[in-house]
Amino acid sequence: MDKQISQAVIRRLPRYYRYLGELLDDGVERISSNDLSKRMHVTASQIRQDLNNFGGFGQQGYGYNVAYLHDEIGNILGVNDTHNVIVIGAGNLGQAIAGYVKFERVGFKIIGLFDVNPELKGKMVRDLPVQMLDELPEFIKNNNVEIAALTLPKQNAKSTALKLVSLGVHAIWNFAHVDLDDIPDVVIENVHLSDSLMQLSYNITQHKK
Amino acid sequence: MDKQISQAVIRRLPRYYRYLGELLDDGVERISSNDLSKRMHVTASQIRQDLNNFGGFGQQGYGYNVAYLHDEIGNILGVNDTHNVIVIGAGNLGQAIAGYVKFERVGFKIIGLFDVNPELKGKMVRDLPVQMLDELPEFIKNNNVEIAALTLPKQNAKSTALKLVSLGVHAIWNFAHVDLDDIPDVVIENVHLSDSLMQLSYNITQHKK
DNA sequence: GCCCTATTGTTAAAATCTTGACATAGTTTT
DNA sequence: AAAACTATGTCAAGATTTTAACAATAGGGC
Repeated sequence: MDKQISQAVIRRLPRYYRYLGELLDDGVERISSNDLSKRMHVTASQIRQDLNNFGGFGQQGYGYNVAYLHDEIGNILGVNDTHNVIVIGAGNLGQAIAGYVKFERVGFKIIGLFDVNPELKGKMVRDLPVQMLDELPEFIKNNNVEIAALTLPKQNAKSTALKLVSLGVHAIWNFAHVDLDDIPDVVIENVHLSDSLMQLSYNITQHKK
Repeated sequence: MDKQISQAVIRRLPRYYRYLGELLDDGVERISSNDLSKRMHVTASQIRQDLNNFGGFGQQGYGYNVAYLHDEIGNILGVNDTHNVIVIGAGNLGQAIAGYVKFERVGFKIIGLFDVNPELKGKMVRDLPVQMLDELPEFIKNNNVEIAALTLPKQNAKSTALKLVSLGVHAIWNFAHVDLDDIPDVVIENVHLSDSLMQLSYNITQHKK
C-alpha cells in the first residue's frame, strides 16, 4: 500500500540527515522547519512536505526533536543497519573509496578489495589485502556482501556487474564511466564524476556571461 | 535574452555527451532521437525538447549528425576549452581525482596539488609535486587556475573555499562532506559521496520489500 | 488550568517538467 | 522529378513537484 516516494524526495533525505547530524553534534535539541529551512536554503514547506511522506515526526507548536528525527531518517535510509561493502578495482579511486567509507559514521563497512592486476595481489590497503578477482566467488559465499563498489575501467564494468549479480550481490555503487542498465534484480547507484565536472563547467560558462 | 535553462536539462547534457562520444567512437555518423532514446532509456520527446533549448541541431527526415551534435553539446558544456584545475587535499581521494581527471579526454588539466601536511611536501603524484598551502597565493598569481577541487576534511572546507575565492578562483568542485553556501561570486558543484551511498542504501531497503 | 503563541500537517494553487501528437520539412526511392 | 517516407521542432496536454496558505493542535506562560 506504500505510496511510492519520488526520487526527488529521496535525493534530499541524505542532506536532511547530514544537517540533523550536525545539529545533534552541536547539542541542539529541537528545530522548527523554519529554522532548518534557513540553514539549508530550502523552503520550510518543502521540509514539512518531504518529512510527511514518511509520517508525522514533529509536533505543532514545538517543531522536531533533532535526535528523534535524525534517527528516523536514518531508519528510512537504512543507515542504522550495517552494510558490508566490497570494492572492485584497487586503483587510486578504489583505495580512496575504501578509506572514505570507513571514515563515515554511517553503517557501511568495507570488508574486501579486489583487482585483476596480479602485481597488486596481497598489497595491504589499510587493513585489507588486495585479492584477485577469481577469489570473489569463494569470498562472497563466505561473507555477507551487500554492496559492491565498482571502480574500474568502463570496458570491464558491465561484465563484472553481471558476474556480481550472479554471485548474489544485488547492489552496485558504480563509479565506472558508463551506465549500467539492463541488469535485472540489482539496485544501482551511479556516480559519474565527469558528469559532475561538466555541470560545473557549464555553470562556469554561464557565470561568465 | 537567453531563457534560463533548467538544471534538470543541464544534468542530462553530460549524459548525452557521453553517449554521443561512444557513438562517435563506434563510427556511427547519424542518429535519430528515437534510436538514441532506446539506448539511453529516456523518451525521444525529451531528447528533442532538451536539445531544442539550445537550437535546432537536427534535420527532419535525417536525424542528428553525431559528430556535430557531440561538438555542439561540448560547446554548451564548455568542455571544448581547456580548464586548469588544482586539487586541495592530497589524500587518497585527491590523488584519485588528480589521476582521474587527467585520464578524461575532456579539457580539464590538473596543474597543481596542495596539502597542509608537511610530510607530503614534494611527494610526486604522477608528474606533480605536492605543494604546501602557503604556496597557493603565489601559484595562483602565476597560473591561470579556474577550478579548485576540494578533497579535505569538512572542518577546513569553508575557510579554504573563502581563501580560494579571495585569491581569484571562482569555481569549486567540492568533495568535502559539507555544503558550501553563502559564498558569493563562486560557482560550486558539490559531490557528496556519502549522500549517494545513502540513496543506494534507501533503494536497497525498498527493493527488499 | 486557560489563553496565547508557535509550528505542524495538510490542502490547494502555482510552477515546472515530461510526454504525446502532429504539421512541416528534408531525405530517399523509384 | 514526384511520391513516399522519415524524423525534427513545436505546441499543448498531462504529470509531477514546489510553494503558499491555513486550520488544527500542542507547548509555554500566566
